[in-house]
Amino acid sequence: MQGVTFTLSQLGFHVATRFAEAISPLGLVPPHVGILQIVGREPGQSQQALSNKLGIPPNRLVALIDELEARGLIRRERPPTDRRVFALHLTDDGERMLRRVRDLGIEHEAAITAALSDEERATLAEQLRRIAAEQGLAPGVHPGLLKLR
Amino acid sequence: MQGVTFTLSQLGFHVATRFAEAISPLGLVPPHVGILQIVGREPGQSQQALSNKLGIPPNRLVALIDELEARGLIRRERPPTDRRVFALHLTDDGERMLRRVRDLGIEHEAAITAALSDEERATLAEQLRRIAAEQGLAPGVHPGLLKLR
DNA sequence: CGAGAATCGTTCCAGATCTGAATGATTCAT
DNA sequence: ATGAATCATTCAGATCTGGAACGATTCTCG
Repeated sequence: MQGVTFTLSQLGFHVATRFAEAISPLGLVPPHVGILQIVGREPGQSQQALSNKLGIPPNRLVALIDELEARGLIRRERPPTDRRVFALHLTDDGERMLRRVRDLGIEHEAAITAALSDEERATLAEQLRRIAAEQGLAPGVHPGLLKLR
Repeated sequence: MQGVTFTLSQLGFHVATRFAEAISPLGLVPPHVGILQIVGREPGQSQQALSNKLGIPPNRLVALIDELEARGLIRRERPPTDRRVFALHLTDDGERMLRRVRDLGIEHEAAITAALSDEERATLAEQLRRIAAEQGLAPGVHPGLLKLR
């Protein structure tokens, strides 16, 4: 009756919603996680750089980073070389939080794909990645991050 | 690097966005399409029934149906048996519009799954449907319909 | 038959959210 | 050295959202 696309979009939303629920007890929303991930992978970035990579407008990043900073998960640092920007770093608490989030992600992954065998899971992952690549989606960038809460 | 879930959510959003773009020249947004589909499949439904099936709150349906009615695609009819409700029907223009939307959907489907062979497409569809069923998602109901514009 | 509860579509309003332009501090170009 | 550009931030207008409330109608059940 209906093809791949509808189910894809339906499942995508479901998955994102469930993940948002999973991290909610940590007091985080999906954009927070995106920030933690990217800063964790590549510390010292400016908010501008984050804005590009996450597709979140700079003025919204301000509030999100304010929150993470207030909770002691992230640190703003003025580099002496360019005092306009903030270099962002994870605090030790931030690193710990990122690990917890990743663990949740692994559980989440298992819960979502519970209906599949290991083999199926692998081919599914491969096919989805192939589609994503062909559609010009960069890995790690989630354009819809903002719409989820 | 990252598993199924992230790509799933990323692709789901992408697919939904592209579809929204595809129907935009028709002057429709995704919730409009949901309404046309359901009324087309089962005419005479009340707005309340639609609300349940689409997960759109009744007060928002009002505006959406107003728009479709103003464009002559849908018709509100007071059944003599219960004059509280509106029975919804597609007009002839509405039927035509629904056909156009379905054609667009087929094109869209092909564009999204261009990276896959016919076989792959079939197994992908089957696996996604299996996951959706296991996750308790009803076919044809898109809970995130509202977040897209 | 009749009074109160329930249903349906609709309106209204307060709060959240988004967008785009503007600001102040700093750095770059030339 | 002056004007343009960059970065983080703020601000204000517009939009969106969700919940409560409303009027009309129908149902329940004594």
